Amino acid sequence: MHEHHDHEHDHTHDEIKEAVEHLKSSGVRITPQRHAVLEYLIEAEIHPTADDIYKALEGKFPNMSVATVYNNLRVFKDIGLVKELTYGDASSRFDYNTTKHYHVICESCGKIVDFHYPSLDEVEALAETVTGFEVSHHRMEIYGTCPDCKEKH
Amino acid sequence: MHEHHDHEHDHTHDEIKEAVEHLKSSGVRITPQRHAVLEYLIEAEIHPTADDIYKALEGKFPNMSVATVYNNLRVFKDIGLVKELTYGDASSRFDYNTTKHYHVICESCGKIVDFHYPSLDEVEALAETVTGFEVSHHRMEIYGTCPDCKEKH
DNA sequence: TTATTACATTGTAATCTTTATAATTAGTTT
DNA sequence: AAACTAATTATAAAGATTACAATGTAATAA
Ligand SMILES: [Mn+2]
Ligand SMILES: [Mn+2]
Ligand SMILES: [Zn+2]
Ligand SMILES: [Zn+2]
Repeated sequence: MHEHHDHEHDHTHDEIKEAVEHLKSSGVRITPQRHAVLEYLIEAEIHPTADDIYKALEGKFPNMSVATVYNNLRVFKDIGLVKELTYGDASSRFDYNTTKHYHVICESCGKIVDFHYPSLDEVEALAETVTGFEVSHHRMEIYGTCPDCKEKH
Repeated sequence: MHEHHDHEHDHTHDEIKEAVEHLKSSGVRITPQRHAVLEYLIEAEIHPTADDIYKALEGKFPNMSVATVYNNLRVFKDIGLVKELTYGDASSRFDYNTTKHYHVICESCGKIVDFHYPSLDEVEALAETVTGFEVSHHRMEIYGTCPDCKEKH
């Protein structure tokens, strides 16, 4: 487990550098708060909410405003660094944008797991011909019960 | 256009009766407000928000509370009469539950159009084997620009 | 029919997430 | 270092939904 984490940390190090370059080349300033939000997003495996991020960083930045988190998430979204995942009642979740993938969501504990599957191009194509829309993208999620929650009945 | 509407009204008449039976057999009382919300949902073609319904009925029920609309929508949802469609920032939309179908959404004007396509069972099956989840259902929507909005550039 | 009971509606307050605003702070460029 | 501009902060405001308590009404029993 430790090894796993260390290995991941090495990996994210590159991703952070890459993301910072992306920000710089988009004319976005690198501030300590912004860097921390970005870093947390890249290292997090939980598809965090804005409040998750806010709480995770309040130790390091006791004066940081929740508006800063939202502002930065919007900036990251605008330049394509992160994707916003919106669900029913609860708050949005944010996903650092690596490769395209879908999500499987546990209805019992709320866990969100990545799920790789070829893009549903046929569905998009048919929708175009049937509805006359010019299709730009689609969204799909799968809901169910995760292994942990199945065990606990 | 008139003929079209009259024809549809005949059709919805049966659906309303059917839905009322469903409510009765579920032990849910039929009140005038509840009936009006149900009727509006069945006749509406726009996947209305709670506020759409509230506004549409305020002529007939000047004293109706917005809480009543929400309460009834919850009741309808609980017994499976309607489905709640949740999108990002905006408010939920409600769909009278006829047959299973997907939706195509215009990113320009917000229009939501029904789209019939065979259920993505293969995707669900693969998700089960890959993630170990017990899958219950999925959701999919397609986004793009509707014909009307394409015309207006 | 009347009384009882449980459910539904109403009006309003509260909650929760997200955005707007204005003042202050801090990167960046010259 | 000075000037310029963007980012942060604190707080207020907005918008959607839910909670709550009082009142009203449909269903059922007496
Ligand atoms: Mn993901
Ligand atoms: Mn529909
Ligand atoms: Zn779970
Ligand atoms: Zn449109």
